[in-house]
Amino acid sequence: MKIRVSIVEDNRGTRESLNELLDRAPTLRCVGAHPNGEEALRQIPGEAPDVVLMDINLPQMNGIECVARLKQQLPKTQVLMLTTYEQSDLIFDSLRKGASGYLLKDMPPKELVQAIQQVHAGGSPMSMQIARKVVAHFHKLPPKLNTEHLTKRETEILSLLAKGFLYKEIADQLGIALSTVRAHLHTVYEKLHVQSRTEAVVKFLHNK
Amino acid sequence: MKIRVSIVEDNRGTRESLNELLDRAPTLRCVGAHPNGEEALRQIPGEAPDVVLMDINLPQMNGIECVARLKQQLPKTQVLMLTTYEQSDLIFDSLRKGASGYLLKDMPPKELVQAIQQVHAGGSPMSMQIARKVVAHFHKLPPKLNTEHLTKRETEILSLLAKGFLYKEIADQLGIALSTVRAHLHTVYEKLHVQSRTEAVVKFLHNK
DNA sequence: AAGGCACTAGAACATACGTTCTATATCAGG
DNA sequence: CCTGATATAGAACGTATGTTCTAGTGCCTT
Repeated sequence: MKIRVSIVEDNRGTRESLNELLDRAPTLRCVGAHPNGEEALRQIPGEAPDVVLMDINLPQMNGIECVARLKQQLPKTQVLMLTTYEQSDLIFDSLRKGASGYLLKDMPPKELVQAIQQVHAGGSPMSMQIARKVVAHFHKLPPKLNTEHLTKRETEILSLLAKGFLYKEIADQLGIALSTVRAHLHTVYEKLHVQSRTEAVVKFLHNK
Repeated sequence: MKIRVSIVEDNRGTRESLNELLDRAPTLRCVGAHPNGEEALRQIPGEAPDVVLMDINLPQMNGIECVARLKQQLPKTQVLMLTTYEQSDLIFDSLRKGASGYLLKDMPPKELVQAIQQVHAGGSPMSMQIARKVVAHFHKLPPKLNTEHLTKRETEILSLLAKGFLYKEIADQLGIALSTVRAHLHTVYEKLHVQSRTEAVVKFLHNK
């Protein structure tokens, strides 16, 4: 059984050369090629592809929006995003909307075919530069979280606060007085250099 | 110039076979091998490795903690985590602490050597199963964000709210009355099914 | 023309939040 | 044993937040 692949790419030259490339691969079969997101959304459900190659840069509806809608209709279809390096900041949006892999357009044909097979097998092929960005995204998170100076109890109360509980509810859950909750949070606010519940929660959620 | 590699791995057999494997590769040189995190932290700074292979499962101090400390001392050193599939949930913690790649232990020797070269070149090698987990992590995020029903103005006000501004400050910034801000937020709270500023902010930050 | 919706606004009221004080109990460490 | 840090708590006070009303303005659609 060949893997059924559909293409969404606005540039005609690129689209046709992708088409040829796919059909030359013995394990693949190109079942469709679309110049924009609107047509893709109409046609692709009928093509029943296993994998969709999606250009991130489309004329009207962009590739990310297109992925989102496509995955709603066909959750099992795997989507591979194609992009240039300059646009690679859109990785995270695409992944959130349901893309399974992310490749640079200048990828060698052989590797592209491999990547399609990989994604069909449940993997998540990523170009080296893309993987680096993803990893960097995780590195960013800890700009030395200030929460280190917080005591156990303070952290506990702060985390309840961040779940939206009222002071009173926190007091009840922990079996302490309302005034105690106020006292703890007062010191928490001092330590975090904030002066309201919301600011504290924002900091807490950002650095968790 | 050979790439200098150091190993942290508690199992003696694994450690020694890794050591041999690395030294057989013409482009690599193994400059150290450590059975636990404590010794690794003492010795590695003197070895000046380019890349550290770190077992995630160490006797006392675990591999993640070890990465965190190591990266504090040697931010330029790249760390590759080694793990079994069962432990792969620890990916995110490791990446957050500064690991640059994440490999399964059953990886073929040749690919391991390639991965070391890749990470030294600034890439982020990940085993296919690991990459899948990372992508799945992003897929999780959008449990249908309710913010779709919010109008432009409501979204605008909500985002200011999430930055910690007071109602009054929001009103001033937008040049509208305090009561108008209250009115908008009242409908926002209804639409998001929350009844307080904090809950709204939490939802907003989570679904952004 | 009429109705719906987004945006605006004011008033009155209740409750949640945050500050400032003071005060006690416990515990680890010098 | 004294000290500092932590956890606890009460009182009093002012401000922020949220609810419930009512109501005018534009804009879009039917």
